[in-house]
Amino acid sequence: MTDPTDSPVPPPGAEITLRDVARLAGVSVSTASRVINRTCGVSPAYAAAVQAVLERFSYIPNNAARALVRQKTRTVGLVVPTLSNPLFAPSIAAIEATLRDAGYGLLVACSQRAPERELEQVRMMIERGVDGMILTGSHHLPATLGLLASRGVVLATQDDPAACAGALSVAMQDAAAMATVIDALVMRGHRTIGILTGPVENTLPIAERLRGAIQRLEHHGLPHGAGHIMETADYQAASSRRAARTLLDRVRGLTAIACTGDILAIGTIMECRRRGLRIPQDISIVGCGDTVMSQFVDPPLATIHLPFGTMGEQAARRLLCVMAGRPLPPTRPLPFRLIQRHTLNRMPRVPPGA
Amino acid sequence: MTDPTDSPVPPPGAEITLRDVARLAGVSVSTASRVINRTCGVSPAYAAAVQAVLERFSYIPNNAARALVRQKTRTVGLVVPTLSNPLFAPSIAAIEATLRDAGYGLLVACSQRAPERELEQVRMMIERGVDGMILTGSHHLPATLGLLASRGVVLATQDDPAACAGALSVAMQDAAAMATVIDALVMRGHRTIGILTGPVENTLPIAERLRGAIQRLEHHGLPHGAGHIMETADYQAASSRRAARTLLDRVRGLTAIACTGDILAIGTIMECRRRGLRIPQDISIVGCGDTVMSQFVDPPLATIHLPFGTMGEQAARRLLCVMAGRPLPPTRPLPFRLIQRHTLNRMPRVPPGA
DNA sequence: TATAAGTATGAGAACGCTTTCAGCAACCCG
DNA sequence: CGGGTTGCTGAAAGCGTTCTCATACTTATA
Repeated sequence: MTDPTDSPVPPPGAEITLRDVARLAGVSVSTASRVINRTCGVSPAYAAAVQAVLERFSYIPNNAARALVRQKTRTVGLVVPTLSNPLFAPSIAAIEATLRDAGYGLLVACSQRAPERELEQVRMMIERGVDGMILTGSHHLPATLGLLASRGVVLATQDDPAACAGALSVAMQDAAAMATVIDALVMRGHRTIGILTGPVENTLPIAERLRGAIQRLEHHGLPHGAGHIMETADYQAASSRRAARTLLDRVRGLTAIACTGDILAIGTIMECRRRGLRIPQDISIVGCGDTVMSQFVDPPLATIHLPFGTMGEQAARRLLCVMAGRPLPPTRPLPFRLIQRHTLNRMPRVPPGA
Repeated sequence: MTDPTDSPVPPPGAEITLRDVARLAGVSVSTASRVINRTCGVSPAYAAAVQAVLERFSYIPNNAARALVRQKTRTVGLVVPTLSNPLFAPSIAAIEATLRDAGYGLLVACSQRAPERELEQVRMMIERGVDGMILTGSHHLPATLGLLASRGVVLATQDDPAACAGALSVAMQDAAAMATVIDALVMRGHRTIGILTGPVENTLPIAERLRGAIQRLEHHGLPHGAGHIMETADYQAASSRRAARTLLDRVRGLTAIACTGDILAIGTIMECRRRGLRIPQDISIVGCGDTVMSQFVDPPLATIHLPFGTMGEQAARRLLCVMAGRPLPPTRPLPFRLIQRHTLNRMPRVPPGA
């Protein structure tokens, strides 16, 4: 009690540790720990004393020490292909919110669509002891998956239509979404429909969207050959404009263009405008994704709303379930719906090309 | 050497620890540690042996244990006001890339513009032992700053024109940017210029932009009273359209509208279109920010490019400097420039309102 | 009143790593 | 050839927690 190191106030620079708390409250470290973790069996008097010290010094537990003994960090890792493109922004936001509500921290990295980089980042995250990981997309190195499995890290994937992780995989109904676009056009009388798609290779969701569109055109007995389909080189506005031009030149009597992405649709709108085609009187244009941009284009773009926020939330929620040992709720397909803005109309009586 | 626990291969479920590595390589834990950390003074033979085991079992160090003794986690925290809005996406991407290159992990959270929430998240990050933090914006609770300071966490702020953290604060030249917009319009002959701004309260950058615009109008001896300025209720497209309508109704002979944000400019374009005003022949519209949207609007929006990516990168870079004890490079103002797209033109001879 | 059962408490080991310190060669110089 | 220097190595002490176990103290039961 007369120990000179036994000062009532901890030195200002150093952080207050559990031992300090215990000493200040006049209990043992074990008891202090029990109060913090709400483990039963602490007398009210001691509990109150510890609680008071906790608040007075705003004690923050050291997660590293905790992690060391518990082998859990209450942190999960997320790797997305890109951060600068706003596509995944709602998904990231939802994941962050869901995890935060559950007391988890979120470590974020960006793979720039390079699986090797993704592996490196997964290593980094395992090093930091993540309890779970969310991977985005469908292109992962076997080594990545193996590493995760060997370290006992729970893995969830999002936006991977191939569903490599089984029950913990949540993806859009990309094919069905584009089938809905085709149906909406056919229902409005369109018979000559062009398809504009982004680069299909290495992006399964886009490939799925294309597949869904083609299949549905076939189902309706409409032309769906290579002549009616145009693939852009990338997602720049200029490329999609160029592709739209080719498509409009190539297919006579085109009254509608279905695009597998909103940016492509925006490029198409621009090109149609340039040609003096009125939208939607002369030609209908439908996108897919409902990204922020689509409501700001002129005219506002009809598109399929894909619930990226819900996707992220579900991925996080299911991950939390598994980490907590709770049973997984049944998988339900992510809903999507057609947003009727101003670029979708009945087929004109006289096709502009005729 | 005949100890039964001394198996050459670690049990499959458990992770391989430094002790395992040492045992497998036939050296002490200290030596193995020295090899991993490239501390000098290990004989080549031993170094090679350890290296081999490291690779063979793909050893990943446990950062929690490391953090415990080093008091450093090589992780930094980032709090942004919003993730779903793509505004900060380039900044986050740049921060992530910069930190990753330096071997740092990034913990992300979103305050939803609520300072109390920000405090809570800073607590969470301190708990996880971040070495540094990047806070966004200018509204922080004193408790937040105090907490960070008392725990010795290095703090950098971004997008805070009030520069509360001194040398570690990197912000845009918002006022100067809008002054440039006014200059560009004046130089093209415009004399009756309207200003459309977002809600000024609680968003210092927007307030700064407005201030810059007003000051510059005054400098040129042009009208800059409340009648020429319109503040929207929020950042929805509909609100900015409504505000643009009021402004156009109120000010006769308006030939240009300067907006403190791109979304506002987009709403203005829509409203002008609806009235049959030709852009840019009848009216010029200039935005600020150069967000992804602005290049996809029709006509493509003239705006000020604000380097959000650079801002994030600089914040991260400066933070790294301080954490590494390196001297800070001199602060240089973030560059900005006018992007001349299609909505900026000379003043029409006959103003459309006349 | 003595014993069993139960409850609150604290001592101390462990978690996986870094780092100080001491030990032990081998070497150089006088 | 001895004492000092140098360079590599391993033992061991923490880092801040959690958690098991043993201990002391209550209370209920015989």
